[in-house]
Amino acid sequence: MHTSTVWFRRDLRLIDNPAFHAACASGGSVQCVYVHAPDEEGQWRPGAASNWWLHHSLLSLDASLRVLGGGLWVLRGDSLPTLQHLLSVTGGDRIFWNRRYEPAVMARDTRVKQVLREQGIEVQSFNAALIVEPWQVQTLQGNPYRVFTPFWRNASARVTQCLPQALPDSISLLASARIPDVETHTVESLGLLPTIPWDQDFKAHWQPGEDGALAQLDEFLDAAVSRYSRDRDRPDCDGTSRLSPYLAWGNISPRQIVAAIHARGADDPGVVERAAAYIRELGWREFSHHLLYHFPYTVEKNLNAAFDAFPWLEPQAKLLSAWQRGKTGIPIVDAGMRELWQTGWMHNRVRMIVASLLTKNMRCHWLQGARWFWDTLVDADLANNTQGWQWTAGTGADAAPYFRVFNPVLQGERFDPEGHYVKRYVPELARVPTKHVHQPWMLKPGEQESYGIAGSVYAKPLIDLAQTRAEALGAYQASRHGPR
DNA sequence: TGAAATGTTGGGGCG
DNA sequence: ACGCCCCAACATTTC
Repeated sequence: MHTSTVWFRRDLRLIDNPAFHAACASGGSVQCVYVHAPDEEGQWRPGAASNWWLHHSLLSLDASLRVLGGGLWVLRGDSLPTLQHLLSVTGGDRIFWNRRYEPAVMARDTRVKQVLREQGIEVQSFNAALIVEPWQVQTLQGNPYRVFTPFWRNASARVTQCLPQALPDSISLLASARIPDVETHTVESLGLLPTIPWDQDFKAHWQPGEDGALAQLDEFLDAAVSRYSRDRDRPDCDGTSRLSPYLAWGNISPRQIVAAIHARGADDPGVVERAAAYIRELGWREFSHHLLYHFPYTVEKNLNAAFDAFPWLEPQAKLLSAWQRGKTGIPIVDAGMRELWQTGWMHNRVRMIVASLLTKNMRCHWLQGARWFWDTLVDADLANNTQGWQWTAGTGADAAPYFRVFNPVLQGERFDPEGHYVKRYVPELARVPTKHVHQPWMLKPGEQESYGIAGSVYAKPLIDLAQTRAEALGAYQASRHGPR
């Protein structure tokens, strides 16, 4: 009687989970394990918000496994020796997992795979996270893509082939048990939750785990998907999928999402067409993983080396912390940063606006922003985060040119025209009339007084948009032409 | 998946 | 009727 081990990582679901499916299909009993080894992810170990999501996802996975007669084996320690010990104790001779694409994790997985195979253990890895794995598409010259449009022209052909696996027919799970000579762990004992209760709003906004993912997908398909192309840029509307953290943790797969859209299309053919703009966003996620795999150095270095000479400024601690905590005095920027701090998530349009402010007006290195997002986002994903920041900073693939500086006032007026989003997260502005809600500093002093913002940072922002924009463009010019 | 500066055009008021 | 100016509305260029 075989025992097959499934090593769960960022694939915390049971449906359309190829490693779990293969283990169930291989006969014998299935042992589901999570090994907590954050050090192995180096600089990019999960941050505080991610750990919150991870905690609840693990609980949810454990509960689902218990319903099926098993449970999640929770271990802690270096992955290789921990897995070796587990397999030796339980007599397991095959192990399955789903692939990850972060450079540090790939290096670890390669080594784990090699050593276990040398010991005679059957090891198989699978694709659970992507529609197109990074090596499955290339340019006609045989190179990786650096531009989104040709990448997606090629890769999107596979969208129609998305066939997620259902829950396996036959599941025979090993209940989790104490392992000799190993410290006992539960999800709780991993210490993933905050010690001070800053996660109140997180609980109100999110239900981490597979059940939550499926519920969120249903909600998206019932409502926002049909108006996605119109509302996705509107942070004042509930116009996005809000599936990003579920994707980041593998509570759901992109294949499942695409298949669900096509399934709805059987009843309502318009849905597929209206969802095209959303599927394109999934394409950006695929593109990010393609870039991360082929250019792993981009997690800390510019993809475009021409920017290596760019004169980023060392941020003043006060200004950086004002940006982080939403106290710059620029309404839509502060609203976004507070949304992030309070809920672990930020609307994508607003992410671009706050990132433009940091990298262009404040002229901070994009890594400063990437690290903050990494710690505070529940959907922190190394591929998306790296790509997103390099794109906005102008240092990345197919990037916004450096001189494309977002004006937060115009962006606010265009995408939050009534100021509802700004007022939700910046209550100081509650009484400011719509006309001035995105530039309250333009109100006359008497008006600032009567609307309750006199003497506040909203009467005099920490950043002069016009001046810093001009300075940033000057620095860009100077670095392009080199020192004289 | 910009914004601002600069250039062009065309309608309307006016002498 | 005509030229002139103003300026909104676009279009193009530049950063």
